[in-house]
Amino acid sequence: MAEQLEEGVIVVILPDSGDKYLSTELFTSKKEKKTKSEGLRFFNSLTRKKEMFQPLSPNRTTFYACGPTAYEIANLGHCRRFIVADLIHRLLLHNGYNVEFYMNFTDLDDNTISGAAQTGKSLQEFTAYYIDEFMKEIEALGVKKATGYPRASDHVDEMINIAHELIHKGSAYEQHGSVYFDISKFKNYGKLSRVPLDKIKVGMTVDLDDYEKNNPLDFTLMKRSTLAELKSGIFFHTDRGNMRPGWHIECAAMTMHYLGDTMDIHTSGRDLIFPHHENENAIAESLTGKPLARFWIHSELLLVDGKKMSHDNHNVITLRQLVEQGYTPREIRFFLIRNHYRKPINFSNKKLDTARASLRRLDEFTRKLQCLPPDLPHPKVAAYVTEMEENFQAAMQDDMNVSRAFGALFDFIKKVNPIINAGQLDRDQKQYIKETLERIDAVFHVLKLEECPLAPEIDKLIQEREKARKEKDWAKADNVRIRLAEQGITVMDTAKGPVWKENGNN
RNA sequence: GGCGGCGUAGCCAAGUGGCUAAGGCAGUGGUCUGCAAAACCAUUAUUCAGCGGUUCAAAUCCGCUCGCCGCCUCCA
Repeated sequence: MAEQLEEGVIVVILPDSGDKYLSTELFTSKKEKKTKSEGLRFFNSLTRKKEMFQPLSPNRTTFYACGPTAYEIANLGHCRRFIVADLIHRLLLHNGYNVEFYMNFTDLDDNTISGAAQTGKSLQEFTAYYIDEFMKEIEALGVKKATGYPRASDHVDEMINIAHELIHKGSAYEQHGSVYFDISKFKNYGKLSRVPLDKIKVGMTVDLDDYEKNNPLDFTLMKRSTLAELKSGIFFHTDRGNMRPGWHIECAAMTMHYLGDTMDIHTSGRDLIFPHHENENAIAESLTGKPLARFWIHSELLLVDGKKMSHDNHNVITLRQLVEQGYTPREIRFFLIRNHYRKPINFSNKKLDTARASLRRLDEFTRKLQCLPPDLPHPKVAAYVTEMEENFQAAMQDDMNVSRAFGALFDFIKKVNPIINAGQLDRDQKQYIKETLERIDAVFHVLKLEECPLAPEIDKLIQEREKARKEKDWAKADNVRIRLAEQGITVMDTAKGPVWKENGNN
């Protein structure tokens, strides 16, 4: 009630001295809602807190994403990781950072070697196919190109050097032709994953028969080449025999090669925190004395019926399968991007259909914005646009709160739809809205913002139908509509004239 | 067993101490329309897994219980 008063005095009688109320909102003027833009904040897995993001170097932001192993076709789990990495990449660019972004391909490991052996192809030939396919899938999903896509097999010399240097530093040891990392020599071991090493189920975790480690938790840096590997030429000479690198050292070597000792952001799936990222960091930090990354950003998993999508669970769905079912990559991107990256997504076709319907609402809006003729100006539109962009920016800067950001977009559409329907947008306002949506879509990359398609022969048919409709020649009008439908065109009559769309062009 | 995460409407989901608990999908009602399709508008949670506690005030903080998921192995 006090809020409603313009002026006057309110006397409040409290049973006690009332001190404890003084700091409450009852006695303070209403604070402004937190819309102020505070800069980018990310949840850092290392500290388990949201932190302000500032790159180490003011004119260079270094960013790395663990890429796929080149022995299978991309599944939706991969796609989610790529898209989260893409969202971070685009958000950094949108906020004015000069980003150097690398994503690797693991083309030299147990899976690729055995895959090549099974198909009778050379390792190079085998992995090249999958790398090529991955690149096509990424492009279809609208993932912005990285600065580079290094392959593990191109950096083996550096891995050998790292292993040797770690032996010299006493952080690693050689045993029966393999090199292992000695975790007892690295006091920060466990800082990222916070796995309590003394309580780990050691007996269950490592196949001790395959290794000759001093401590079961030590991990392999370089693996002694097997007879089969020697026969197929997959081995590398070192002064301690023929070996090949293990997975953890590959990522460490590549990130340091391209991005230096400490990068700004390292991202991947959260299931890789232990042991992969822990080990990657242990290698790098033992070598340089500096942490491998300042920010670790981990995306949550993609589930199917509540279980992680993986080969073990026999529930893998590939991007390709969904495209064959008629979903467009853009719809799949929208489905994967609209959930917060730190929440699991439980996949189902029904949820994909829901995403498709939701995307349709965005598409209807942009289509009408582009294709209906300009009209009179509306006084409040500029304010709505500003409000939307501010809300979008604040939401995305807050650890990529995509739900809130899309909420801002839908709120805006709800306000502007009636304005469009009433024909109250002039040319400049349309242009202003379009430019704002383009800035937002530089981050999401899901909207359809291309110019209203010019198709004279279709427009001609539509004119013909309009003429028939004016003359109330319904048979002729319907006939034209059927002819358009045969060309895959659906006509929608609105109060401001007809709008058409190409079927299936989503 | 250890460590970590999650549980908000029919479904998805934001909100993490104090304004009417965002938004989307589905449903329902309506508007527009020659018809059709689409669209547009309105509407849908006295309550946030359950119980107990802290507080003037709890979805939000604390404790316990229940349910689900991940990692600790291959897979990624």
